[in-house]
Amino acid sequence: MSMASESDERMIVPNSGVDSPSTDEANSLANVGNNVPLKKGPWTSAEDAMLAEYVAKHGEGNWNAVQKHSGLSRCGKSCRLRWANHLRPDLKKGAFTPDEERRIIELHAKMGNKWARMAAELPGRTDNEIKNYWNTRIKRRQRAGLPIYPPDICLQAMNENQQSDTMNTFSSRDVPMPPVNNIPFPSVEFKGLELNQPLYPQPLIDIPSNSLLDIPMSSLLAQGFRPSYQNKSLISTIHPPKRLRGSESLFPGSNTPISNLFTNGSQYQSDYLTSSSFFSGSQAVLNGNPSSEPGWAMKLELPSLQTQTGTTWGSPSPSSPLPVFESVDILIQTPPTELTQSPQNSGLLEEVLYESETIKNSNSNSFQQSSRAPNMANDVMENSARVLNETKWDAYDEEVSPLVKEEVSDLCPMQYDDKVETTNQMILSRPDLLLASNCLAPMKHPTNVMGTFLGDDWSRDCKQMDTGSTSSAQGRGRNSCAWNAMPTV
DNA sequence: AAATCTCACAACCGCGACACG
DNA sequence: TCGTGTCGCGGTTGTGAGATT
Repeated sequence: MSMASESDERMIVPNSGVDSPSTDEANSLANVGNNVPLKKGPWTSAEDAMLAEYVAKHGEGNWNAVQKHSGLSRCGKSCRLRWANHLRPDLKKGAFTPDEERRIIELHAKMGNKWARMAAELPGRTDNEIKNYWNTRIKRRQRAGLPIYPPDICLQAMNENQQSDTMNTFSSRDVPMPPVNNIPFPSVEFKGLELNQPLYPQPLIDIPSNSLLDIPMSSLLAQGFRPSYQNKSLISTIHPPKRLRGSESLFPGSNTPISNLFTNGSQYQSDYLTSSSFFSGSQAVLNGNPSSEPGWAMKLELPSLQTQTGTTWGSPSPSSPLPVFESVDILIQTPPTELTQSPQNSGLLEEVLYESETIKNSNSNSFQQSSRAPNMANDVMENSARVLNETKWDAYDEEVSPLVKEEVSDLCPMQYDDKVETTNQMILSRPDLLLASNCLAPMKHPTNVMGTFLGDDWSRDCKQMDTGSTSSAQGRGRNSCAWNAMPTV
C-alpha cells in the first residue's frame, strides 16, 4: 500500500493556524521566511527524489534548511521523518521476520514504549514501524484475549532484570522505601480512569490495551507489588500537563525489575502478595466495576486516553455515566475528593502523602478481606493450571495466527499433574494471568477461563452452542460468552 | 453489490531535550 | 542565565486496501 498519492496537493499556509505544521517549526524562520506554502500529507515520488538528492548533497541534519536549498515545500520535521522512515538507504523493507518479531517482544518487555531505542537494536527498522507493529499486535492479542508477553520472555526479562539489578542496587539505597508493614498502596491513579468506558465485566482483556499492554513486563510486574509512586505512570496521571521523557523517571530505577520481588524473598514481597489491594482488586473485577481494577492494573499508563482523563471520582462528568455496578470494594474506591478535600494540584509529594493517609484509613477496614489472600492465591493457581491443561488449542488452529498459537501454547507447556508448581510460578510471574485466573477462578467454571484466553474464537463457538446464533463475534461482544454463559455465582 | 469493519501503514502533532549564541 | 532553533520521541490521526456482513 502506498500512502503517497500523486494527486495529493494539499497545501497549507504557514501560520494559518490549525493546519499549520507543528507550531514550533512551522513558525520558525526557515518556513515562514520563504513565504512558501508548506505541503502536508503523503509524499510524492518527486518529493522523495528531491529530498534524497538534498541529503546526498548535504547529508543528514539541518532539516529546516531542506526547504531553502532543495525547493521542497515541506517543513524540516516532515523531511526528517520522511528520510528516516522511508528514504534512508539502509532501511529494511517488508514485513518483520519471526526473529524480528520475537526481538521486538523481548525489547518491549525490557523497555516498554521506547520505540527509538528498540529501533536502534533492530538494524534497518524504524521506530515508527516498530510502534505500528506493536500497536497492531496488542490490538490483535487483546481481541484474542491473549497475554501480550509469552511466558518465556517474561522469564527472560526477569532474569535479565535480576542480573542488572544486582549491579544497580538502587532499590534499597536510592529510593526511600515505605515501611514494610505500612505499605501505602496507591489509589491516586484511579482519578484518571475513564468512567464511560465499556463496563466490566468484559473480563481482563477489555482492560484498555493501553493500560495493560504498553508497559514493559518488568514494570508491569513490579507495579503489581510496589507502591506506584515509584513509577512515572503515577506521576503522569497526577500531573497530566507535565510529561516526563521516557528516559526519565521521578525515581531512579523506576523500571526496577520484578525479579527482586521473587528472588529476594523479602518481607516486602510477601506483604504485597497478601496486600488487600492486590486480591481485593481482582475480586472487584467481578463486581463489574471499572473502578475496581486490581491494584496492579490500575497503576498503568493510559497513553491512548490522554484526552479522556478529565473525569475524576470527585467530579463525575455529566457525560460520563457512573458505572452501573456500584463498587462494594472499599479498598479500591478512592474517596470522593469533594468529601475529603484532596489537595488538588498541590504537587506530587503532598498528593502522595494525602493518598497514603486515605489508604491507611481504608486499610483498617480491609484487613479481614485480605487475610485469606494466600489461600486464594493457591486456589487460583491450581485452577488456572488445571484449566490451561484442559484446553484444546488444536481446535483453534485455523483462527489463530502461527505466532499467536506459539505463544498460546507456551502458556501451558506442561502437564498439570506433575508440573503444577511450575505452572503456579509462571502464573505468579504473570499478573495478567493472575488476574485472569484470579477473577475467574472463584466461579468454579473452567470454561470461563478458557474464554478469557481464547477470546473471540471461543466466544463465538460458545455462543453458537448456547444460542445457535451464527453471528460473528468479530469486533463486537468479545468474550461475552464467558459472562453470558456464566452461572450466577 | 454495497455497506461496514478491521488492519496496516504513513504522516502529523505536541512536547521536551539539547546546542548554541 | 535566557532565548531561540533544531532534533528526536511518543502518541494520535488519517487513509487505502482487504475482509466481512
